[in-house]
Amino acid sequence: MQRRGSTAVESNTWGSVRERLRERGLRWTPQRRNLVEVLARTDGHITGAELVARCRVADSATTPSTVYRTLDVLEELGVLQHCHGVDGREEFHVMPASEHGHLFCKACGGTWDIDDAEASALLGALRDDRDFVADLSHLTVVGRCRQCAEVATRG
Amino acid sequence: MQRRGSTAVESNTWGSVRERLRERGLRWTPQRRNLVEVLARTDGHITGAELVARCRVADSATTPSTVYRTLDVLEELGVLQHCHGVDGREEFHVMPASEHGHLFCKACGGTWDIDDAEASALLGALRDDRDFVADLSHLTVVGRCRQCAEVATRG
DNA sequence: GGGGTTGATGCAACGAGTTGCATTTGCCAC
DNA sequence: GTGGCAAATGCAACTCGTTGCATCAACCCC
Repeated sequence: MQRRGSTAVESNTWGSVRERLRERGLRWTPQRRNLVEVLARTDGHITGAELVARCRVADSATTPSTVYRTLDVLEELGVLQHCHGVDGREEFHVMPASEHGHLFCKACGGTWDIDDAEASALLGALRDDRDFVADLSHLTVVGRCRQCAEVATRG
Repeated sequence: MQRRGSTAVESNTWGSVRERLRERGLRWTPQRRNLVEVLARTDGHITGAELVARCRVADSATTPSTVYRTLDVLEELGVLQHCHGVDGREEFHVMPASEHGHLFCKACGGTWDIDDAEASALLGALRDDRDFVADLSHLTVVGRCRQCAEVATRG
């Protein structure tokens, strides 16, 4: 994993969510506030179900549909991004410092970030050869990390 | 999309499924036979739900749990591979001629295959720099294809 | 501060996929 | 052909996430 979480920047961004919603004619509700507070305390990756659970701690009446709909809105605002983990479950990246993809080890379950520089080899090739503009934030590369590759001869 | 479906090879492979199950002490049941027949008629990618639906055509008593469990077994046998599409839904690749990844255009929904040669830039870099052995069959690159990139200035 | 517009909520039902468990049945040995 | 063991099935219940719709309430205007 790489470094994450510059609290000063994050608190500014979360504080501005309300205004950014209003600019678009959207509303600031207790439920949204609750979710944003949970997100502000969250570092890195988290699943939708886990977010629902954490919202319920502060407000036991939290319903999944509201949380997921709000997450959609927040993604449009750019304060988070979703992708699908290896098991197909939704995963949210809170306030990505920069666009990045992921490495997932199917043996140990570990994850690592891939940044633009590392991915540029593939992404550049696709752009040049295919005119395909890839979205790094949706990229998850599944495989085996060094340690797990050493342990297992195969399978 | 690239060329697919060499019927001679496929019929041999499907024909051998029964024996390959028996070799492992697994059983050949009417339900499995039904699923294998559906798969033998299937070209390329298909979702789990669609497979359940097609199995029900021949056998209306088909239950999802049996289909999904059999798909797991067939994946272990190597006659198919699953991955997760952009929406997180399961997708199965029937009898991949070779290991390949995918390109998905989030604008038009089109998909294209990426073969080993194309992916080698990224996969090779990950192997060299990180000792991470990537699994091409699980690689889906999301982005925008040439036509959709041209149409949209942004967003 | 009060009213109206319309965006947001909560509910209920749904779809995809998974899992535990009792029952069935394929397959091997005799 | 028969019996027994273990694999496979089907059911029911569950999780995660989505959607349609009636109701509620944030926000803007006066």
